[in-house]
Amino acid sequence: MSPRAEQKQQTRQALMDAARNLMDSGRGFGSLSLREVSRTAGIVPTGFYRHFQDMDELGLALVAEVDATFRSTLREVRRSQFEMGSIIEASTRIFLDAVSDNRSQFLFLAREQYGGSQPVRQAIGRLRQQITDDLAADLKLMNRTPHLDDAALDVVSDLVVKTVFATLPELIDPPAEGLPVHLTPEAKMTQQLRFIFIGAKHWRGLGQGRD
Amino acid sequence: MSPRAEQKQQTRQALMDAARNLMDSGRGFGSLSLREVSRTAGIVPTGFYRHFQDMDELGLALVAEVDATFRSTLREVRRSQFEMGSIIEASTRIFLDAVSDNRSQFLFLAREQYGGSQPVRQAIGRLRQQITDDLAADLKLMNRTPHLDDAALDVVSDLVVKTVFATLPELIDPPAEGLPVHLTPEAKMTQQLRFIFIGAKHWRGLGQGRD
DNA sequence: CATTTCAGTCAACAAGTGTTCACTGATTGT
DNA sequence: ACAATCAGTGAACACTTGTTGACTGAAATG
Repeated sequence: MSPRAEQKQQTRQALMDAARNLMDSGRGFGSLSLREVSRTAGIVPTGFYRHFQDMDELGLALVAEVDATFRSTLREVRRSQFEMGSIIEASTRIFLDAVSDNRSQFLFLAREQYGGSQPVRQAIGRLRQQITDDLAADLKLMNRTPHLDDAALDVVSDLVVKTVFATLPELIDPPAEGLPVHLTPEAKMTQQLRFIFIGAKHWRGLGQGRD
Repeated sequence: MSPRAEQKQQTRQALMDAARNLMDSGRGFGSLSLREVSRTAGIVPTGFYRHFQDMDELGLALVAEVDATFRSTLREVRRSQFEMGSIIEASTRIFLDAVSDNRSQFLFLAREQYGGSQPVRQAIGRLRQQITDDLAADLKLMNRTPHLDDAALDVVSDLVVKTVFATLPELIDPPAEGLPVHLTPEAKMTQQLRFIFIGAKHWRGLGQGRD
């Protein structure tokens, strides 16, 4: 790539980093100002327009960014399934490592999944739906719960993805060291996913008894 | 109550309504301005200070408000458990009705649970923790899963509350009528909670087989 | 080498922001 | 009846905001 274009992408990345970092202190993306982000990135406000038309477009770029790292992580998770041991435990550890390694990206995802502007929220919604569909396809292929029809597997996948997304904030905020081992984020998330999959395995259709 | 104090509370309520209504178009609470909220409530900016010291204090009042309606709903849910039929299904219907009847309150809760300012987020965190603890206490009393120790029940409760909170956005956004019955928010949420409780019922401790 | 391209700068604007202070006037308690 | 309280007003402040247009100067192109 030409030195010019390289420098430009570097500044673009600085803008994205600036926005994510400004959210570290609890602010929502929607409350960041264009000038503030530009200032933090080290350029003048007008320079912002060389990269994004407005803040919404920056937001969409941030969604695309976390989308890429998320999918890359899921590929790694899928690769690990051919090895031995507990699939859930291994998947959880890989995922948690990815969250630690890209903290601010997942912080943006967690914060804006229901709080962001309409375009951002819709983009995150699509990202989440694709992940859900992928998981459902995987579950159908694995065929470990043959008594569940496709519709039921869709609902299970939705629940799993919902759980993972809703757990993100706990994984990102200061881990609060020194609490009982059985409440480590990793252990808790693993056990919760187990509850779901055990429930799927033992599901026998409606009317299998009282709740 | 004296007519004066009554009028004051009416204005205070107008401010809270204004803030919630302004969030209807997708905005986060943190992006609302004091002047904007006052204008929508029909008073002059300086009048705001007669009710709240700043926007954060308004946010905390909104948390307290939704806290009250949430708890009132849970009392109704708990009352319904002594009747016949599926507990989960009945509870879900009561909860969904409460969400419809107080749409903007739960919209605030859903949006700000991870997006709000630090004081607001912490207040919502406490609200959620209390609900989780109450549920755990109920589960221990019911004693329907005697093979689960207290710690495990805490984890189940956390998962249930996490699922309910994470489902809120789907319940609030336009229900998108005319989609297959098995994907109605009520049916989906009911089935997902069932998966969790079936998982809890069949949990036999670690090492009960592959995931 | 001459010319074009374009990432980033600088100055200026109209508009909106939070907060201050002194005020008004109906509702209060005496 | 009188004085005090206090919810809401109005003007003014210093400041930040998004967006404009004309600019500079190094890199890219020919």
